[in-house]
Amino acid sequence: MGVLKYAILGLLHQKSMTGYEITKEFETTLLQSWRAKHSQIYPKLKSLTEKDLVKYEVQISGNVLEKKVYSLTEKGEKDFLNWASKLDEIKPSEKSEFKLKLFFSYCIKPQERIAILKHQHTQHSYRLLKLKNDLQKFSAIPPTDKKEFSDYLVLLGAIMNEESICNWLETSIKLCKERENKI
Amino acid sequence: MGVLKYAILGLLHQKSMTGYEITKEFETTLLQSWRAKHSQIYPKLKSLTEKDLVKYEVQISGNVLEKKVYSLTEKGEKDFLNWASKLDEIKPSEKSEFKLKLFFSYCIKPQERIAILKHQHTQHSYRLLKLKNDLQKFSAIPPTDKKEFSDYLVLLGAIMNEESICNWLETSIKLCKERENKI
DNA sequence: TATAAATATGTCAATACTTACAGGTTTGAT
DNA sequence: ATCAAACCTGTAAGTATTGACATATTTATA
Repeated sequence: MGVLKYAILGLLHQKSMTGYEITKEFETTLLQSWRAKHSQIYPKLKSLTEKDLVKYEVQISGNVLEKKVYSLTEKGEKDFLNWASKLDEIKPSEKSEFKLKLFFSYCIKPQERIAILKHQHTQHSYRLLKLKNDLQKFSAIPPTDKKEFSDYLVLLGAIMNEESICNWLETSIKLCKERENKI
Repeated sequence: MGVLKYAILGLLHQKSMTGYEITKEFETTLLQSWRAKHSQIYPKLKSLTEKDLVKYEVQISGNVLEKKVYSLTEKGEKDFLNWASKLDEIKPSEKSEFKLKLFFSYCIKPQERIAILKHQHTQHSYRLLKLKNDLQKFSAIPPTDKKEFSDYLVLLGAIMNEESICNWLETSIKLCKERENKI
């Protein structure tokens, strides 16, 4: 796949950053689209440097601490922009442990199935609430040429996705209960 | 994670199967919930055998071809049923190369962004169509205690998910176009 | 001024997963 | 009888990913 590469190049296209700052971006702004731990990021920065897609300069922070501030090379920027405008085929539907469990749920007791459905619903409802709260931070829809507009679209996707999951779980619970009574 | 283990145990809980048949299940019935290639399945069957969660007998097919027909051990069944009724915490939102690309779409031309959104929409619309067609194979909602009811719920989830993606993409395209005109 | 939290950078072992390599048998159709 | 498609079982190399190990500095605060 090699998507991590483009996530990093994209971040460095915004501004020069240290590995630590890149890690923080994954924990905040990239949360809805990609994830990586620092143990994956540092080695990747090394290999991207070797491929001449990024470069770094060492900065001294405080008295001795050496920070490596990474930035894009020309080659790296080209590579990123090429990826950014490329049309992709969609991937097969995401793996989901919960869907697998539901697929096998005919093996467990009816009330157990309802319990796992409800447990999921509680959590997804809460996540939806938080996302809707994030949306309110936008006082208006940002102009399409601004970074914020992209953020807005991704957030919208996350919200609509969580809403559909909640609806699905509610429908499923209702179906289980309705039909349980008839037996 | 170790989800593949439970996918295999669950399949063998339905009936005894060869590695080849298990592979086929992943390509058909498990498509909406989990995926694995035979190159991952055969080694996993080996390790599950070593852990005494599954066992196999060799059957001769035709004249010489040896098939290994796997089945659950008692330990394997317990392990599976324990997993099947366990409540899980939800995972962080799925990684998505497309969402990442959209997140960085402020770097590309407006018409390029619209192009990648439309390209996604075409493909998801088609997938939705196929899923809705699958749903029509159910003449009625199956009884809750049947395997088919579990299948039905998973399919419903896939459809609602694709619908929400289509809606999101449509909304996004509309927002891009509307706001483009104003600039 | 002590100390905790945040900043900063890395490696290692283990698991997960993909793609390609590699081989053989059986069954159904022409 | 031949041939193709489906059946059947594996391995190997490389990439992706996680969680734990390992260490050190700087900054804010009590």
